[in-house]
Order: sequence, then structure tokens, then C-alpha cells
Amino acid sequence: MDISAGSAHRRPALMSTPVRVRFAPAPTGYLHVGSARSALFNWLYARHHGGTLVLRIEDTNAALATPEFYEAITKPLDWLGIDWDEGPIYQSERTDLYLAAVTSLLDSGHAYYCGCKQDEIDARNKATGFKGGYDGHCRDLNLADGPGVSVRFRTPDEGSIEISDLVRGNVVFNAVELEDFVIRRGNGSPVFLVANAVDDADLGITHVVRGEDLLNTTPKVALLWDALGYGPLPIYAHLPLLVGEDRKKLSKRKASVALADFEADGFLPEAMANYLALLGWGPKDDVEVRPMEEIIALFDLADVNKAPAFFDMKKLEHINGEYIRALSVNELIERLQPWLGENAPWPAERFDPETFAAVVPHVQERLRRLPDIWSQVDWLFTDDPPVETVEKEIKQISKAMDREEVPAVLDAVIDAFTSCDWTADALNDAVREVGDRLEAKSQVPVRIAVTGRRVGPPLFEPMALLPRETVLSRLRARRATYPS
RNA sequence: GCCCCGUUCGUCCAGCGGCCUAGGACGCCUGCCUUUCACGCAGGUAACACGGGUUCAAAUCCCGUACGGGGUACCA
Repeated sequence: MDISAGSAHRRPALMSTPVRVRFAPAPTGYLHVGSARSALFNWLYARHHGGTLVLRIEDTNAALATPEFYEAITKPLDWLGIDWDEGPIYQSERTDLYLAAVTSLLDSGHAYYCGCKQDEIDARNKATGFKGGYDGHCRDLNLADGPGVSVRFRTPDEGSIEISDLVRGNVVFNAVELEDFVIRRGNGSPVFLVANAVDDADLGITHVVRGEDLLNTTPKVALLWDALGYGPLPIYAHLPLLVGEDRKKLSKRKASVALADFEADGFLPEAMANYLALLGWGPKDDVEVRPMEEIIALFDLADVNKAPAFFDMKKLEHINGEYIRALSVNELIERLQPWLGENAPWPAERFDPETFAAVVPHVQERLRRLPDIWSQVDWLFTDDPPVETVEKEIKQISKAMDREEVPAVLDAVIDAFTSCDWTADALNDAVREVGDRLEAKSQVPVRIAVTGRRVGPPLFEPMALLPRETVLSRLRARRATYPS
């Protein structure tokens, strides 16, 4: 190995240390899709480089350090298919480390005690017209520690801080813009900025991949990092935010933002992961729907976009539909299980797995979300599917055929169904014959009568699975709603 | 207000100085297939925010303007 430091042919990229990234969510009770996307990009980068992903829970707020909060993060990650190599590391268990860092900062003169109350600061700033946040009141007062006393970091009065960011290039901040920020609260607890610097250094993090909303906190961490003598900063990558219809950060009130909601709404985890990977990044060959292994192979933080990305439910649904169609029938049935139990729109005892298995192939291509299965097959397991309104029926039938023709069609079909063989082919032939004879789209009224809906799966195969009497009685019941 | 970031079809992404009369996907519209819907197939619609540079050549580089977003806490 060539160790000549002055060599003009050093190849740092190839020889550099292995990639170590971290996903560091604050436990909030659920995993936001934006966070999930950050987790995914970290994971993709780690897997692409054969690196290490560390899970770190930023629970410096002790109240959040409970098992429920932990599961609210890890279960959705599991579901999405994201695994981590180290951790979870709980910041709430590392307070001593952070406090030691605060002490060393105090000792080295990089930090000082501050006894100011927020309203006092506000009052002074109002009086002086100072707009830069904290005014440095206690900077050189040499205050002693005590109850309610906080610790602030002494920011440089000049100079600049440069952050290298794989997504945004180099970002430069002026030190003057940075106020002397609090690093230890009056109650003695360290703030996340310290925890961030200490942990990233301690864990040997090489790349910090996170949302753009954290970009402005980076120079503060960088200042702490230097003051603590940690050496070179990690490389950063600030991902574009995910936005909603209003072009603002995806908010809880306007749409479902918890990853768990997407699972509950019937999205497949592989579809969700695929879609999320496409937000802020895209493969150069334009192939969007593809296995995760390929995405891992193609992914690079340097190719991530800078502009915020709109979370498009329509496209997610389309991709989900593609993944559903790609499933084997058995696999699909397996995935459908959660929607076939108690919350299904039919009496549990009426459900028949065999009948169900027979229809699934006919409805598979019609599903965009898993629970779409309900409206496709409910008529097989209940006598009163949520029949669409008569008004709608009139509208639709008048499009396909004149409403006046319906009674004759129904009469003829009832007649034919009474005696024909009870097979899909025979039923099809019978309806077709009626249609030919009466010159009408005879299938439409039959479908409405039997399934309660204007649209649905191919009619005859599933219908043949119902008892003849059931079908006949539904036809008669519908016939009775027309004048004789 | 101040600081930071951004701006290619309605939306997501491709484009990293000539291959661009700007490509793909979703959406939307047509048609084909189909006695429903869907899938599939074949078409169509639609964008480089604006203004200055630099260059033989700019969607691609630089500057400015406009617009959008993020931050501005003893939350993370």
C-alpha cells in the first residue's frame, strides 16, 4: 500500500472509510411518511455502499422515551422493509455523555452560564431593536451554575461555516447570523444540538442524510463539533421536503401522513417503498417500477433533487395497482386476509374461502388498494350488498339501454335461468341469447340485480358459484321494482 | 423582517454545454379490445419562471428579478 502522503495519485474516494449513516427520528407517536422517506434514503445509501445504518432515537425529551413510542417507529420501518445494523440507541440513556460535552465546552470557554429568562431577552431586544435572537447579555458575566441557569454556546463574531452537502453543494453560513444558542436547558437537560454532535462523532457517522428542515441547524452542530475537537465534519445530504397539495410540508391535518395509515389503507409495503424512492430521486433509465435491489444498485445521493416533491396519491395508487397485479393469486389472497375478517362488509359466517379463491383471479386487475376487494366480491357473501341508488341505476341503464326494456330482459333471463345448466358458460349463453333476441345489452340489468352494482368483475364465473335460487330471487326482487 | 434552500409538462422524474423539433411515468382526453368496469394496446394533451450575461453553441454555467419553500425556541 502506497502511503506517501504527498502522492498526486491518492484515491480518497476508493480508499475512504466505509459509509456509516443514521436514521434519527424523534419519537412522536407515529412515523411520518417524510421521516420514512429519510429512513429509506439512508438505507438505500448504506445498502448501495455496503455500509452501516444506525437507528438512533432522539428522545432527549424524557417523556417520549417509552416502548410505545419506540414501536411506533420500528413497526412501520419493519413493514417498509427497512432494517438497521446498529441500535436502537436512545439518547435519553446517554445524557451523561452530552453533559460531559457541555462541561468541556464550559471549561474551554466555548460556552457560558446564562440566567436570562425569555421575557427578559424579549424586553431588551424590543428596547434596543436587536433582531438577532439572544443578545449575549450573560456572555462575560461569569455567572455560576444554579437552578434555572442554562448554558449557551459562544458563537464566533465573525467568519463563516461551510457545510458540504451532497444534494445542495456547499452551503455557507455567516457566523454573525448565529445567536449564542442554548446547549443545556435551565432544567439541566442537554438540547438535541449537543446530542447530535456528540452522537454523530461517537458513532463515527460519515454521512448525515435528513430533511431540509434541518439544514439551518447544521452550522450550530458544526460549531459544537469543532469546539469539541471532533475533526472533519460528516458529509451532509439534506433531502427536499415532501409537500402536500398546498405545497407546504405534508401536514397531519390535511392527509394521512403516518406510514401506518398507508398499511391500513391497503398499500403494499413494496409499492410504498418504491414510490417513496421516486420522490426526490429517479433512475436515469426512466424505469420507475422495479425491484428494490435494482433501486439500491442505482441509487446515489448526488442524484437527489433539490426542490420539494408533491406527494401524489394518484401515482401511489397506480404503482400499488401494478404491484398487486404482479402478485400470484395465492400471494394476493394472503395479503388480502386482513380485510376478510371482522371488518369485512359481510357476515363472517357467510364468507367462503373457496368461492373467494375462485373469484380473486377475476378481480385482481381491478384493485388499486387491497380493501377495493370489498366492492368486488361482497355480493357473493351477503344478500344485501350496498345497492347503489335507483337513481343511479336509471341513469346507467338509460345509457346502456332504455329503461323500458329492462322488465322484458329480466323476465326472459329469469325464464332462461330457471332451467339452464348452472355453469358460467350456460349462464353467459342464456343472457347473450336474450340480448340478441331483444336487441338489448342484457348483461347490465342482470349485473345490477345480482351484484347490486353497475360495475364489477366478469359476471358469469362468479355468479355460477352462487346457488340458482339465490340468483333467481335477486332477479325477481329487482323485476318487482318495475311495473308489470 | 433576517438567514438558508429552491424553480423542466397539472404532478413526479430524465436531462449535468452541442445527440432537445426536451424524454419517461401518473393524471386527463381519443380510439381499439370488452354485452359492465378494469387490465392491455395505439394515439393525443402539456413544461425549460422572467431578464441579462458567458460561449461558435445554454434547459444545462454566472448575475439579477419574480415566485415558492424551510428556518428563525431552554421542539427535534
